[in-house]
Order: sequence, then C-alpha cells, then structure tokens
Amino acid sequence: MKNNTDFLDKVYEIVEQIPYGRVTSYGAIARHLGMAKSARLVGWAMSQSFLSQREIPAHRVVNRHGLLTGKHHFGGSTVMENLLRQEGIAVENDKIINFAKYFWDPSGHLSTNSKH
DNA sequence: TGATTGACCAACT
DNA sequence: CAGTTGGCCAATC
Repeated sequence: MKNNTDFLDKVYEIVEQIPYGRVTSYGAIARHLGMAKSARLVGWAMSQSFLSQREIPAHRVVNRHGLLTGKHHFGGSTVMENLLRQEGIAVENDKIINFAKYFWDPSGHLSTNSKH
C-alpha cells in the first residue's frame, strides 16, 4: 500500500539527487513530476522535508527567480544563504547570482554534460 | 465537511 | 513594472 505521502517521496528523491553546487526550482521539480501547476505542493513538501529522516538539501531548492523564499524555514535568517555559499554559489540580497548557471534540471540528471 | 493556507508559477490588467 | 487572479494538491482548523 502506498503511503499517504507518495508524492513527497518523489520530491525527496529528486532533491536528494541535486548535485553539489547546483540548485533547482520548485516548478522544475513539479514539472518533472507532471504537476507543473502544483509547484506549491513541492514547496509544501519541502516544508516537511526537514521533518523527514533523510537529509534533504532543501537549501538547493529555490523559486524560479533564484530567490531564497524559504530561508526562514531553516531555523535562521541567513542559514540558507550560508549553505549555498559554502557550495560555491554566490548569494546576494537573498538571491542567487547567475542562477541559470547553477540551475540543475531534474530531467537532465542523466546527462552529466550539458551541451551549450 | 467547508474554508483557509502554503518554501509557487503563469497569465492578465 | 507592479498588482491581481486563476490554478493545482495536500494539510490544518
């Protein structure tokens, strides 16, 4: 039987697969799950991620603007920023610099190289 | 059981 | 460019 949180598992699976030094957006994950319009569910799922026993790099998930919308949910004000900076990601004004450069597409996790 | 909220996104005005 | 509206799904009150 499926748990009542089957979609949460899918989200966690993807977030856990986010490589170091990369970030993604709620909408990208939602779209990958076929719930593009339900990006809020991903955000809500992330709010529960810290309750999960697995280590979810939720700091690598931001909104489509690269803004650290959920920084307050890390138990601090600049915790999320620091975590991203530790991975080599430049963060300024609660926003990721060169967001598109660090953006990681969940659908492209199979292709290590992204031809550009 | 209905109404409200939520770490969102896109379109419209 | 900024504010509003619609949409989606799940949890909480």
